[in-house]
Amino acid sequence: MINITLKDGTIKEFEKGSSVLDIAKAISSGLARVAMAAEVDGQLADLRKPILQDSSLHINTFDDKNGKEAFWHTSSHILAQAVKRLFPEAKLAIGPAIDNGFYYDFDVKDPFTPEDLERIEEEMAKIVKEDYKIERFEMPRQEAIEQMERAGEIYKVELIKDLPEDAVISFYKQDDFADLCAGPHILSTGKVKAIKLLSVAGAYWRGSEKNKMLQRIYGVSYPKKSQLDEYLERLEEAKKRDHRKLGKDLDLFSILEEGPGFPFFHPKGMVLRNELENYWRQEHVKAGYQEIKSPIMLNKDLWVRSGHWDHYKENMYLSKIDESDFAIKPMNCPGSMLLYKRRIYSYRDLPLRMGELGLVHRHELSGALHGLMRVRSFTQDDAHIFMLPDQIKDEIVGVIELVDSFYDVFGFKYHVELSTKPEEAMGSDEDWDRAIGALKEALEHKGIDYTINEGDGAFYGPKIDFHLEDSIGRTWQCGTIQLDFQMPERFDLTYIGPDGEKHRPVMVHRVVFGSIERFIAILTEHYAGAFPAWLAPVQVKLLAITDRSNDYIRQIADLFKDSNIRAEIDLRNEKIGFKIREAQMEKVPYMLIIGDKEVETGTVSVRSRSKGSLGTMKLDEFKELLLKEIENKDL
RNA sequence: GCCAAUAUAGCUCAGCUGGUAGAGCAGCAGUUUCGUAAACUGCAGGUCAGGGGUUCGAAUCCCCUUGUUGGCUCCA
Repeated sequence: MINITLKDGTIKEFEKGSSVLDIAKAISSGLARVAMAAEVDGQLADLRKPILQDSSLHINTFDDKNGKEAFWHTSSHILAQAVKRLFPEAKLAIGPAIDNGFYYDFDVKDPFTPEDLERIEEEMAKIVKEDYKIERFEMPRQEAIEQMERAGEIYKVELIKDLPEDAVISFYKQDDFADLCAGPHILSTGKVKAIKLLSVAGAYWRGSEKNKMLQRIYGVSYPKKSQLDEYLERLEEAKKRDHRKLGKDLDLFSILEEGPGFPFFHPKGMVLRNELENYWRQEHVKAGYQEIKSPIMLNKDLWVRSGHWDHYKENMYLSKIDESDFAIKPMNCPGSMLLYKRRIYSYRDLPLRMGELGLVHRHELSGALHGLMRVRSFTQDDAHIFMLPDQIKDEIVGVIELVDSFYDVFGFKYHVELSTKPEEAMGSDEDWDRAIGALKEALEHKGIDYTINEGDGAFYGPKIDFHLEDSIGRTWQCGTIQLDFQMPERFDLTYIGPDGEKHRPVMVHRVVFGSIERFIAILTEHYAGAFPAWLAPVQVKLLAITDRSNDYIRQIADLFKDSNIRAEIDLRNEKIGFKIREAQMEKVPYMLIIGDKEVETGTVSVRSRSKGSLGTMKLDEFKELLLKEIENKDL
């Protein structure tokens, strides 16, 4: 007998060799029904796994990450089986679970059409209905290779050959379909009640553009139809919030054929932008930053010196002036370096914080462009901090606090990642270790949880990334802090220490918004276009009931203008319901409805975009209320 | 850049298997002066992304280019 410690801490005795499923059944048949995967002593395990010794056991359902993965992984096998039934010549590549569903890559002669997708979905429904039991079996390496070769599954052969010599080669089989797979899988195909195939796309084998492009089918599935419907509704909601749609509807920005990836900002989009930049400047002055502006175009020598010519040339726009090569800046740092070098600094001058709202241009692949999220020219709210080595921790802590205060204002939650040395990097391992150590120290000092992203750092140093979470749970990378021991070296930056000698300062690059353009896109989707009053392009709309109130309305508009309130007036010959509807669709925070009553009593009838009618107020009373809301940046 | 889909009026979209474009909203003109999410009537608006081809005839079929969308890759 063996002792099994369950999630709630109870210990139960089971026969040695009992499977996870046996144990689940013994606990309750309900649990066994919803069990999808398990963790045995913290290790992911299949329900079929026999347990041979005392262990701790967590049974995972669809509500757990592991359970979802097993469920979606099984769904991808159902997809593969369906494709094999309909397209026997299709070769199978890989088919994992992903964050929101699953995919499977196939090598087929002709790409799948939307009609094919429908047929495949129908075939999958059949496989579900037929409710095949899913069985696991193992095969010796050589035998597995031979069998896959016979079947013409060249990708599977490659996968097996890449597994370590001593790896257990397992397969999962349902009906006559077996697929190489480490598992875990759920018990039968019948549990996958609701399936939706979402899209087909080309995807390179093993993610490398040197390899053949395969056809990838994406899908989602749920144990219940209602859950699938809910998910599809969420997709619809995300679509409604899409900043590209709202940007058009709210007249914020556009991207024209004449400038792919180069956005135009409309007057209303500029209000948003300017508010963000004003706030940024205000907070950065408070935090002890100076502001600079470096040129957009600088000569080749500079980019060679900074290392960009070697490491970033593919992404740079190049040009010539007279006979010399120039480049449009893809980053602001080299310009900052030059400004640091304009004079000699004492150790007493450090840390020196130089901020720059810098417009950078980067050549992005045409297929990568996406609204304001992925563009070819954008403004980074950049800053470079030059400091003494023993100031690193305090400065990084300072930036972390600044970033935190910004995200709080917008109501974002966030998580933090630490990225380490990439393959193509400048500098020694020792420098990198030192830099990574400093970043870790700062994070730990602030008690911030973080995950490590191996090999994802910039070519000049490791970085801390801030991934913020929007109101519908998606995450976006915005702020980043990058430590850089390289640039000061390359530009021979120095300061004079207490000993009268020259020393090398340390530098960080950091952004809070990341890119103003991207941040505006994220804000638009986060607020679904209903910006808080301080950001709203129009803060209040004055709606006339009849033209007898026009003069009074114009007076109010002037008064608001003097108080820096962004007001619009609507004196058109339309019914009040019509004007309200329009203002509501423009997502203006406040509407003032003004007719004879208001004119007589010097009041306004206030309607809030979110709360509806707020009743009648004295004009000054409303003005104070709005000004306070703007001042406080209320959400 | 690669794979696929796609491009019709300012916006959202019709236009079946080829027979030289249509709606709603927005715009403009007039009527209506009206109290919390759409008043009424009329008018105007498009070289059907651009170029080439097939055809008696192309928005519709084919090819190329460009943009966009979903992915891959890359990234703020």
